[in-house]
Amino acid sequence: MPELPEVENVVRGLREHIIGQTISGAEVFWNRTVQMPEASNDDDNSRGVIKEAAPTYQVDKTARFRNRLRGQSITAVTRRGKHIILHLSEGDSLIVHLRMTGQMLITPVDAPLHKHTRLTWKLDDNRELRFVDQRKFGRVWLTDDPAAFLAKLGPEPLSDEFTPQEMAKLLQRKARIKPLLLNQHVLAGLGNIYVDEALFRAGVHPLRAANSLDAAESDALYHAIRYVLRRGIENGGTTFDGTYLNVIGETGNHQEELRVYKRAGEPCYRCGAAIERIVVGGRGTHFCPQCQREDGE
DNA sequence: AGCTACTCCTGGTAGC
DNA sequence: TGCTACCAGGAGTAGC
Repeated sequence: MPELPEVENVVRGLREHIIGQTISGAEVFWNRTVQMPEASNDDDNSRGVIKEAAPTYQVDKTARFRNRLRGQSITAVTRRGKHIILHLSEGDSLIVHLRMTGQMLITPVDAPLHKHTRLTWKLDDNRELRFVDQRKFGRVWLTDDPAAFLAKLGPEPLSDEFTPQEMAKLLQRKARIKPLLLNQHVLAGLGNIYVDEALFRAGVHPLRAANSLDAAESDALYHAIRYVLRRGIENGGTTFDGTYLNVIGETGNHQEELRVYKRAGEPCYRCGAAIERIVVGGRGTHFCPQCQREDGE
């Protein structure tokens, strides 16, 4: 599941390979992948009525998407939370969210098309940028106002502006710590894997109320979040079942460094107790019952 | 405000 | 073997 470290690796790969390239064409194989901002009411959360009216409109939407992209060159690639932002020469931005299984792959134009290819962008040097997404949850938006689009996201956990004081402020709410950290409006970039890993490293139980953490725990969590994200980036991201790949199709290595995620029943590396798995906010949640006490002791 | 439930999806797996 | 049923999970939304 691509989270901040995986997305960061994709962004770095794109930066290395496609800056300066011109998009000479785009092909859409799964309409719902494409979300123009003005089409936000026909996304995957809309109810039946709008969905039924969509087909004609979808055709127009993808045509507009292709036409508007053609001839624009890629001037920069940046990241905000888990969003990839391709900055284009005519003032547009292509925003990509990989969600669960999305991949951005750079291939020669004549390479065989993967079964789950949803979108391709033809570049001007006989290569293609391909959006491959098994589960079809990934989304791509074309907008001339990326800042407005991304305005609701919380702070970047690895930025200089994000300080221990900022962390402490975020925790002044009574929500449980795990769902709070997964909320992109609170803090941008964490997903299920890195939240479990950060909570373990900080010794904080996932069911604790955020505002029950004392100053030392808040600090520990701040440093744990930054540590696991940085390590994840350095290790090239986390790959399970080949779902995360970088732009040239390589897997990450961070799965080898995970302490609790997907380790239910196995001994804690720190104390030997069996790692537990519970469901919190509908998400599989892994923790050490000995190192992460619900009572905070 | 914050919780649950539901939706979007597919591949893998459990159970029969 | 072949079928059905269920599960995971990022994010948005509805309803309480």
